[in-house]
Amino acid sequence: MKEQLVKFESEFSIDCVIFGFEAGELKILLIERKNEPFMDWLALPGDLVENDEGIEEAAERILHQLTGLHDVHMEQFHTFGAVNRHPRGRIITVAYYALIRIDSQRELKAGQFAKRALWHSVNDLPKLAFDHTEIFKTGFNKLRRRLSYQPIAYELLPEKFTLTQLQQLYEAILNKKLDKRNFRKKMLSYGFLKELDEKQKNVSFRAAKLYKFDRRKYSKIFQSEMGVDVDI
Amino acid sequence: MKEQLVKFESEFSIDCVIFGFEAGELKILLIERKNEPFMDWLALPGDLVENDEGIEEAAERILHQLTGLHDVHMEQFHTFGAVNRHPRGRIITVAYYALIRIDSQRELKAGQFAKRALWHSVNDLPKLAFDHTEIFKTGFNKLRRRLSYQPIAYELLPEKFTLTQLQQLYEAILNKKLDKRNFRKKMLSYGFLKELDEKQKNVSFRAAKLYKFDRRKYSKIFQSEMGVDVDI
DNA sequence: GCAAAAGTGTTAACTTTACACCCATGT
DNA sequence: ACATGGGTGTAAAGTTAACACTTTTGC
Repeated sequence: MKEQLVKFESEFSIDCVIFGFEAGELKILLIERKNEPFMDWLALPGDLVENDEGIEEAAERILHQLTGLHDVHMEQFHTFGAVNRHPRGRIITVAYYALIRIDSQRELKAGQFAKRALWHSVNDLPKLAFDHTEIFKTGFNKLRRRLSYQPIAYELLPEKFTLTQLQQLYEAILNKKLDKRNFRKKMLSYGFLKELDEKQKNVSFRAAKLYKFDRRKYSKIFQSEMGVDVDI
Repeated sequence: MKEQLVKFESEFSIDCVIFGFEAGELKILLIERKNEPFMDWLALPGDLVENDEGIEEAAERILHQLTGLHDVHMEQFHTFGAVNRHPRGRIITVAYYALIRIDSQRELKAGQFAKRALWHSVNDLPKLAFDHTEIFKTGFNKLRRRLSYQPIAYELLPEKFTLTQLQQLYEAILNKKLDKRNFRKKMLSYGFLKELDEKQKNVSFRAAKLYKFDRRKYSKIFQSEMGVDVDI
């Protein structure tokens, strides 16, 4: 390694695939760029990493700037470093995904690079700026894989939810229909869903029971269970 | 994003966890550093990424410099970007792992940063330079996870191998004993092991049948099967 | 009363686990 | 002949998959 490193220009960035679930649809948070290159295109939210900033920290900052949210679980999934991925120079980008509850009350802030921020369904995305379409696809695939061995979906739902909502979310992510009875049996068998003494309101049909996640039980189950990890 | 990017100094690097299997033990390829910082420490092989070089390309270059090998399957697994991970400045590093067949004929080249390169068992690693111990652990865990849903282990074995060797390799990676009959049944059921008309030689006990991987069948099975991927 | 979604069990198929002995070879 | 690892099958347990009707509620 070069042993004389002076001051560096920042040349890496973070891009975020921020998933949300609304109206039965899986969505991601996009910005509409206000500058060249790719002016007016839709893009993933992202920014350069500051010199005194860790990369997780940078990812959290970007998410916070857009949504006002803190302490959201983010997961790094891939780093993209093709030589010409960015027209303005050599920038490699570390991509993260996050799962958040969409709160229609909360206003989205566009941030410095954007005209506006918006939730967009994952199903009819236009071509995105830079290599962001590829980044999105990679992130979506990681999310799918992860969901099939770890039931992380609850991070996308409101605090109280019905089993049907949970199932619709799984179906939206995995892109296939699931059997209602088998799905419920399995989810309940994990033991981290807590049935509430409360039902859906304002529906024009039989109201469903509401559930919430018991995070304590959840982490107990899914830390020991997945615990194949080395620690030497 | 900063819209005026001039010429950049390189500030990202690649580090590689290169796995091999020899004498019933899982090993990784390490270098002994010849310069400060961490002179004489063991470290993962790595280098800065050149300005006109993609990151996969850089990873392949590093592996090639050490082993003389080309066209080895490498997999990016995580990017490490803590502010102070490198004493000489802000360097983020993209980590890859590779699985290779150890060939005791082939000489290892140390490369420019190293006194020498060596294979070291994963079981009694000393503390490594920089954050390389953490990088190694992360990579080893990814390998384990991956192996439990995709039988990638054959990349570590010689072309012809016995089922016992394959099992020992699984046991070394997963760090647990497996049942011989169940293991064989399962591996053979995949259908990508081809039995050869040949046996082990020079052993002082009953010689075992040799097998080889049928890569065609392997990729057919494990590309359609895992094929939950989106392509929009 | 009807439209819409909630809620509920059983069976068959398949997968995983547990388990022990004889066989072939070299010395 | 003995030591070493090679090679083999079956039964029980657990998991997943397929499948259809009754209940509740609002309109």
